[in-house]
This record gives sequence, C-alpha cells and structure tokens, in this order.
Amino acid sequence: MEQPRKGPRRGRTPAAAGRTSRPRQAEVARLAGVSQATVSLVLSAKAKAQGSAISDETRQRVLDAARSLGYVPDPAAQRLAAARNNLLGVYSFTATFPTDVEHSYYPFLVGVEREAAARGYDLVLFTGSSSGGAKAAGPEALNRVRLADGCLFLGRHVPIAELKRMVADGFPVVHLGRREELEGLSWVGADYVSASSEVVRHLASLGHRRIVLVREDDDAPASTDRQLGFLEGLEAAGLPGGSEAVFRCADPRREVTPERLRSWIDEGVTAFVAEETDTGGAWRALRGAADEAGLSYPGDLSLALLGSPPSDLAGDPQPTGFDVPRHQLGAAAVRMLAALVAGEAAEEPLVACAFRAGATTGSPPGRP
Amino acid sequence: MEQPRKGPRRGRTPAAAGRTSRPRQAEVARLAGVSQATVSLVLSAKAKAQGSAISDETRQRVLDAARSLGYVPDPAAQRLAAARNNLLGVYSFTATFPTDVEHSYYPFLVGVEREAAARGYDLVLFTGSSSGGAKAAGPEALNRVRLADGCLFLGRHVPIAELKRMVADGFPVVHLGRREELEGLSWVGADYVSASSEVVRHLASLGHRRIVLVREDDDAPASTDRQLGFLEGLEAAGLPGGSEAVFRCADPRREVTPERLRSWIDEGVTAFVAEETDTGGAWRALRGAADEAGLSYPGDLSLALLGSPPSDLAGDPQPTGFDVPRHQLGAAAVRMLAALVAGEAAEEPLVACAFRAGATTGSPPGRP
DNA sequence: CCAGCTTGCTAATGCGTATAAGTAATGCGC
DNA sequence: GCGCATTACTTATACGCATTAGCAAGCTGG
Repeated sequence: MEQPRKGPRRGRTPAAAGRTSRPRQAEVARLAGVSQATVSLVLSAKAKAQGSAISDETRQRVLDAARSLGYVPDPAAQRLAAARNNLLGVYSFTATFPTDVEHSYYPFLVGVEREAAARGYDLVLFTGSSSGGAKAAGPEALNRVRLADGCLFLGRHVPIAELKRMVADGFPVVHLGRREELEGLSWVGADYVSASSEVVRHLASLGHRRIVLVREDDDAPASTDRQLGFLEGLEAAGLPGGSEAVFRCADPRREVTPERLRSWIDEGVTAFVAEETDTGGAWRALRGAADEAGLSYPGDLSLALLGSPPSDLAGDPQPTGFDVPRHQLGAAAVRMLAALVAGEAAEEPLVACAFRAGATTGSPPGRP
Repeated sequence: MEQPRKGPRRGRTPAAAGRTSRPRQAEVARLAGVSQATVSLVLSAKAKAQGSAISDETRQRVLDAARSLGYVPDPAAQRLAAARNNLLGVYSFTATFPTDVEHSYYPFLVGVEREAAARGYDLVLFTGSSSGGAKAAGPEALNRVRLADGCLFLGRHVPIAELKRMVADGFPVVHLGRREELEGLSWVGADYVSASSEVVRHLASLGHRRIVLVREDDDAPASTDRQLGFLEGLEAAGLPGGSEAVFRCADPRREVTPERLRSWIDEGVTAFVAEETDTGGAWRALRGAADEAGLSYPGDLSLALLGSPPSDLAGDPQPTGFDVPRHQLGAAAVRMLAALVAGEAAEEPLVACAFRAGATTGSPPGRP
C-alpha cells in the first residue's frame, strides 16, 4: 500500500535520475543492526588508532555489511561535513590528454599519479581550457576544484587573481613550476641553479679554464636561474666570471657566427654552455657555428646544454647537461600538496635535476 | 576561557584548516535582506530561463550583495544537494599514465577528456594496477569507483563478476570495447564489420574478383567481426565467399609461404586481406611472402589490412585498410555514460572506422 | 549501595545548497 | 465582492556524512 513514506529520496530528481541509490551509511547501518553514527565511527576510525569505543564484534559486523553492500562514501558529503575526501584535484589549462604528447604535462602526470596512488589519494581531473561546453570559462569554473581536498595547477596561464583567492581562503594549492610572484602560493620547481652549476664544475674538472654561457634575451626565471647557476659554478671552480662569461643576445642563430666562435677560442675559451629554451636556439647556434667553422666537439671545443635537447635533435650525440626529472617533479608536487592538506609544513620546493654526462664535452685541446 | 560557544564551525578541523569561512548564501541573504532560498533561486536561475518568480529589483539586490561579498558557491554542497557530483570515473587496469604511450589507452583518453569537459563532467582516475594506496588491490578496489556518478572501464582483464554486480545495482557502467557476454552491460566499440566490408567492396570496385582473408587462429570478437565483415563485403559485391575465401592458421608467418601465395595467384586470387592483431602477424606474413616470391604490390597483387599497421612498420607505405577512431570511441563512451547517468536511453554503441585508401592496392594485373 | 568511572552505543545536529511546499499580497473575471 | 490564479517570496526539509552530547549498562572502590 505505498504509504506516504517519509522515507528516503523524496520529492527530488524531477526529471533527471540520480536514481539507484548507491548504498548509504544508513543502509549499512540497517543491515548491521546499528545506527548510522556507528557506521561512520567504524569506517572513519578504520585507519586510525583502534582506540574508538566500538566493540570488535560490532565493528566487524559493520565492516562486513559495508563490504557486502559495496559501500563507498560520497565525497561531496564528506567534504561538506568538513572532513576529507581523499581526492586531489589536478587542474590544467590545456587539455590534460593533448593530441600532441610532446607539448603536454604528461610526463609530470606520470609522477603525480604514482605518488598520489602511493599515498592513497585518487585524482580528479579538472579541465580548464577545453570547456567548450555550455560553461562559460568564467572564473567560477576554477571553483570546482574545491570539491577536492586540494589542487595542483599546471600551466602558464593560470589566472592569478583566482588562485590568490583560494590561497587566501586557505584552500591547499600547489603550482607546478616556480611561482614566486604570488606571496603564499606553494610551488615546486626544478633546481636549475644547482644543476647549471654542476655542469660548469664538470667542465672545470675536465680542465676547462674559460667557459662562456650563450643565452637568449629573456627574463624568465628559468633563464635567470641558469645564468645564476652558471656563475656560481664558475666561482666554485675558481674561474673568472663577470659579464664576459655571459653572451646574451636576441637571436643566437644570427649572432653566434663561426667568426665569433673563433675569436672566443683565440681568447682562450675552450667550452661553451647553452641555455635551454623552447626552440633550443642557443644550442643550435653553437652547434651550427662549430660545424661551419670546421671545429669538432668534443675534440676542438666542449659544448654543454643546460637542459634536454629539442626532440628533433634526439638522434644526435647526447649533449652534456642535465635532465629535468619530470616524474619526480610531479611526485614532489603531490607530496607538497598532501602536506598542505594535512596542515603540515611544506617541504623543500626544489627538485634536483639529473646530470647527464653526454658526449659533447672532453678535455680541452692540448690537455689530453 | 574558550567558552563552549555553540556557534558555527566548532570542534571540527582539529589540525587542518578549512578556515576562513568564505561567504555563504546565508550571508548574501542577510546583506540583501532576503532569505537564503531566494539567494539560491536567483543565483541558480541565472543561467536558466528568466521565468523565475523573483522580481528584477530583488534579483539585482541579491546579485549585488553576492558580488560585493565575493560569493562563490561551495561545489561540495551543490553536489550533495543535487544528488550527483558530476564526476565520471575512468578505471583502467593498466596505469593510466604509462611511461610507454604507445601501448596505452592514451588515444581513447584524449576523446574521453574532451567529451567529458564539453559536457561539464570532471574525471576521476582510478587505476587498477597501482591499487590506490593502502587498499589491497582486491576486488573491493573496484568499489571505489562508486564515488563517481558512473564509470568507464578500459582493459581486457576486467573482473566480470564485479562489473555484473555494479550493473545489477544500477550503477552506470560503460565498457570500452565490445562486451556482449554480460547481459545489460553497456559498451561502445568500433564497427569492424562495416569497416571490413568496406575494404572488401573497395577491392571489388578496383576489379578484384577473388579475394582471400588471412587470419590467425583466434576467437576474439575483434577477429570474428572482421571475418564477418569480410564475408559480408564479398556477398555485397557478388563475389564468391565460403570457406575457400578465408585462410585461418595458427602461425601465419610460417604457413603463408611464397609457394602458397603463388598457388593462390595461380587460382586467380588477386587480392589479400590481413586481419589486424597485436603482433600484426598476418600482415607481416603476407608482405614477407610477397617480397620473397618477388611479387610487388600493388603491381602484381593487392594487399589490405583490416586495421592499422604495427608502429614499427609506420615508415612503410601505408596499407589500404581502416583506422579505428580512438578519439571518437572515447567520446562515444562518455556520451553513453552520460546518457546512463541521466537515465536516458543508451545510444548506438558502434562507432564507424575511417577507411584508409593507402598505397598497397590497385587494379588487378592485366586490368589497367 | 551508590558515587563515579568506563564502555559501547544512539540521538541530534550542522555543513551549504536546492527545492518542494506554504503564505501573503495582488490581479482578474464574473 | 468572492473564488481563483499569479506573483514574490519564505519556511522547511533533504542531501550524506562527521561529530558530539548523551544515555544505559557494567564495573570499581570505599
């Protein structure tokens, strides 16, 4: 007889159907013959100390009931009730799975996924850019991430104002890539300074005494850091630094001529270090000039690259330099985010790069 | 001190900080001098038709108040109240971000992400292999997906019993790949039958009158479908089918010899069609036999492949055949899942493959 | 034998939002 | 001038879970 049950799920879901109640704690409770509160206590204390005031017998009944119903907590409800839901957001401003794998954050995500899984978090992918749907890509779109316990942001075009708001609200946010302009925003990044310094010290240890850095005319942190590390490396090796050691130019391919190269060598320079950029301009320029000048490396001079070679030069001899540990960066970002979520102090934001011996450096000529 | 204030947000968040109450609808309401419900009505009707029963004057007051407080809705609360969370799960039984992009579900995910974003869904990534954290990778791990409104499954080794359970519970589930053995399980798959038929008809239109399919000894649906389509294509073109048209063998590379090939040709066969498998065995066998026999394609005979060539043969001339539209398959899977979640009828599960003209077929010899 | 503790559970409440149901106040037809 | 619809709201409630106050029973000790 279908009484006007006051029961569950009443007037809602007018047309759409969230039907098929997946099991709730209340149903688990009914099956186990306890109250909903007990279920909550048992399930949330599962990982915690056993100190909860629930008898082992009841606990077991509840666990069995939950398992047999396939109970899974509703993340929204958990969040709302001010607990955690064990979800970490990943918000990228380009498609997370782009057609062009090269220019993607894919390598980072490998590390992100692994670390998140290891820590018992699941990932929620929020996609920013491709919101081709009905949604205006307004700032509210960013707000979705608050469903998760915290969020990782990837990409250059992050709307700073919105992020600032989240940080101010105390929502755990980590940016992948250095981001110091926003006070209080946590980030992780690669330690270009140390890595660049190491490359220089490697060259010094091979016997090079005069080394020149070729870089583009660019003030991105990534460039600045490399130059800084380069100069630090020189100093650590007791070699002369100063403005002469850095060749900064707008268009390396045009300005690094074979003549220029020869003149450096005549001045006693035996090794060259190229900044890494999107285009690999400095690296290409140095290689090109050496080839044109009929100079071989590492025979006549040594070349190093402060980063990884562009993919179209993958077949060529490996440049001495370093690799950005993208997997580890992703993992580090997750660690930091997890720390923030847990209210712990954030850890070291810099991740060391991996030195790559390569095949483009050797002892300077005349010093075998 | 520290009276036991009954106020808002009390004993919660022991260590972590959900801090700094951002404004709630209730505060907006107070400022605007209306009830919380009115705020909700105004804000949620914003995008909808203007037909809501709120005067323009009140509406404006509410909007102003919301703006001045910087109100942003809490997604957790929205989703809780709406009884759905706008999350779609993606469960794959290999790492979702595998290091080796080639052998992954990556191409599907491209389409999945795009379509999900277009429909306003976010994705939750579950990984079978990496067994979310502390969880034993037991069958219960599968239950995690119930957190989402529905879930997409990728991979061959899906535990059918568990899936069955979910389907029976009414949890929306879609499998990527044909899966007819489980009554009621929704799936999307590529239409190998039509695509194979089309390849055969293409050959027929070039003038071929006797065509042979070379396939491996395998009863996977993917193989069966291709054979079915092949035979359908023959029939549609009015060509002889029957068992002679299909060469089924355990090891094509051993059994498809140059002699065998010649004997077929002597019998009047002018075109050969290879099944696609993981290894590409049939295709390699046909190419190898032709090469060894000194026969050229498409000069002396025509070759077609019912699928895409293995990646190591990517540099070779493109085989005539078809490509599985992986992006579209991913998108179709999301569409179907969204339909299930919304309680609508599922749509067409088959996605058409793209015919690829290629360079390995031509008119039969003697018919220019 | 009862105050006072501990153990093991339940009842009640709140998180922020959406929405059904209710209530005045007004307009309209007859 | 009354019934009834419409407009413009407000009140009440539910969503699923966490949390805390409370309650009953069993135990301890003086």
